[in-house]
Amino acid sequence: MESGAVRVAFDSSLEAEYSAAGTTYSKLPSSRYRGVVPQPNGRWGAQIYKRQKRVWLGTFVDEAEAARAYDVAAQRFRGRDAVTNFVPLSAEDEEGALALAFLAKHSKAEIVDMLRKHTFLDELRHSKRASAGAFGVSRRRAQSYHETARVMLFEKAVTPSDVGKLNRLVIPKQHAETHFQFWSGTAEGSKGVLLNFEDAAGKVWRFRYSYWNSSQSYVLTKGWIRFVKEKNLKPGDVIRFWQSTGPEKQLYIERRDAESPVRLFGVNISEGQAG
DNA sequence: GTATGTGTTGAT
DNA sequence: TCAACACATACG
Repeated sequence: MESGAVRVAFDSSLEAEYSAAGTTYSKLPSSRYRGVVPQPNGRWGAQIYKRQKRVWLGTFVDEAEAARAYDVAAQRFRGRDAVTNFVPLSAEDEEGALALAFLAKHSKAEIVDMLRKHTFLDELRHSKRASAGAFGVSRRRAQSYHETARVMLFEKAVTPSDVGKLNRLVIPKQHAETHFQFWSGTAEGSKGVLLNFEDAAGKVWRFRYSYWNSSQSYVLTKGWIRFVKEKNLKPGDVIRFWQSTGPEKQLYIERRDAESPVRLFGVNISEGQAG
């Protein structure tokens, strides 16, 4: 897709065109997202209609961020049958249930206000901390996954030996040295390092990441077989590795399903918006 | 001055 | 209900 650099250049050319003549307008790029409209300065507005009236949800630098704002409003305004840009919240999972509860206990006006001020995620986080305490849920768990911005690092179709009895997954060298570089130093020449990976359900898996001199390979060992069994991984299945974009650098692992969903409160992922 | 958000209209 | 377009006005 487009790189950030390309997008910025594109936007600034538009901006120049707009500001130069003051009243000379040119065609603005449409958004591929519902509820998102372009702004003359290259940013994106979000809006939703209710009772023949437009409700303005604010302006955003990121097109996808505007789309997520729309999704939040849509789900608050229209409930279960809201049409959304990304995967809608579900009461089936804990994260979704908490978010839905959060939506329900605030008025439409309050939600809109949060969106316009860009404080929605923060407020949701605070609310989650509170309910995590009340329900005895671990805070670590409550804050992970859904509202965390992530980028995909790489994926691999597992081989028969990856899912056999060897209790190891080979990380293609190129990917290991590109994405696990930070830990490679530790992995190489020593006993490796224990890394935590979180799966889509929020469960944390701990694997040893190390370098095998004998085969010149980077591998995940210790603990890997449990993941294979629980996920019922078969040869050819594709697993994906992700990492949060924040300072924590949390790692994620998940099997690629039929359609890997884009998370509502995560940054867009499957459409290549990384960095 | 620029950024934001409204007035308005035609399409779906 | 929706987005495109033009533009008024809020804002720093």
